Amino acid sequence: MAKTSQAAGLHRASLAKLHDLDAALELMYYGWRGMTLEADDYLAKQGLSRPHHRILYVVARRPDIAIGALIEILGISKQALNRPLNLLLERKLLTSKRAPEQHRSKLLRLTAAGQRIEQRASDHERKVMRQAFERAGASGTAAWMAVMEAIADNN
Amino acid sequence: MAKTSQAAGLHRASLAKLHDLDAALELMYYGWRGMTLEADDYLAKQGLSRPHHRILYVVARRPDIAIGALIEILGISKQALNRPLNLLLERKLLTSKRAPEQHRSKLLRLTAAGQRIEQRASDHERKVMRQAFERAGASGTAAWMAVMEAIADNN
DNA sequence: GCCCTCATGTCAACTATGTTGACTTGAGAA
DNA sequence: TTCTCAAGTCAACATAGTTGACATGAGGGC
Repeated sequence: MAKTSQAAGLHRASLAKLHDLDAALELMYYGWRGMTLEADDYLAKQGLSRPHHRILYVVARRPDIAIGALIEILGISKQALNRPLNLLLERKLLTSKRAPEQHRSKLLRLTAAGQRIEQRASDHERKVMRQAFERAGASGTAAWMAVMEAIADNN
Repeated sequence: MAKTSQAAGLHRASLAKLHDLDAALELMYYGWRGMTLEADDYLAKQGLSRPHHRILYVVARRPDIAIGALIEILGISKQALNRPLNLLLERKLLTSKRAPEQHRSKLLRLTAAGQRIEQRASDHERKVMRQAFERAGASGTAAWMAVMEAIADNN
């Protein structure tokens, strides 16, 4: 969990471009870095990290989600989910309860504390995006979204 | 190393949007995924992965780079660099030789085989970007770049 | 020649995030 | 009662990173 925000590799390296699209590859890399850097710092201060945030993010947007559905969305195994999920339950950032009729599955929900942390972490990321979109204007933002959708839906 | 390209979590999850910028956060996540998916599959078939590709990518663009400079650019410790770098040397995808006058540092260079693998892996990524840019046109591409630069340079 | 610095290399111990496989538990349904 | 299914748990492993400590080998200063 990066303490060393000033450490090497955090400035964008200036590499010769072998292909005209190399700049785009590097922008994807450094863009992800730029968006997540402050959020990860905040999470580290809470003793949490990106996998915890991903869980909180999804549960915030799918209250009463079952564990199996969460595994599906996150794309990890239940064993990999186990540790971070239990930590969030122990910390009382999440609650789990049996469904009223469907007792086979457990339903997850954020507590007030969990909502606060999820919101603050995501706010760091949204702040970065908001500033970039403000500079780009509405049409630039729409263009960015269109390009990103094409990239995301490639597979 | 993801074999299961059809596995869970690889389709974009449809989550309720709590904030208007949530779509942007998810596009960054799935965008990175979409760009790297095929390249990572290709690399896995070669017995390599993302860190190896990052080394090959940088050395391709900075022939005769010293180890210390590589560490700087990658932003990892020399101990972390050690394993993937030695694998690439053993596989003869990289060569290292002493500098003619500055014997203290070793200079890294890609072999022909290393160049081929670097190029093919990066080609998978560039292909995704090219297709997205073709749909967006020149002005959409420029707008995307401007937004990504603002995000990347946030820190 | 002797020592200091500096780049590199290596060993150990640790953390975090993921994997597969095997097994248990507990609730509902046939 | 038995079968199924969601969830939980344990072990072993792989990968990618961290710090700390120490070794090696080349140049430079004196």
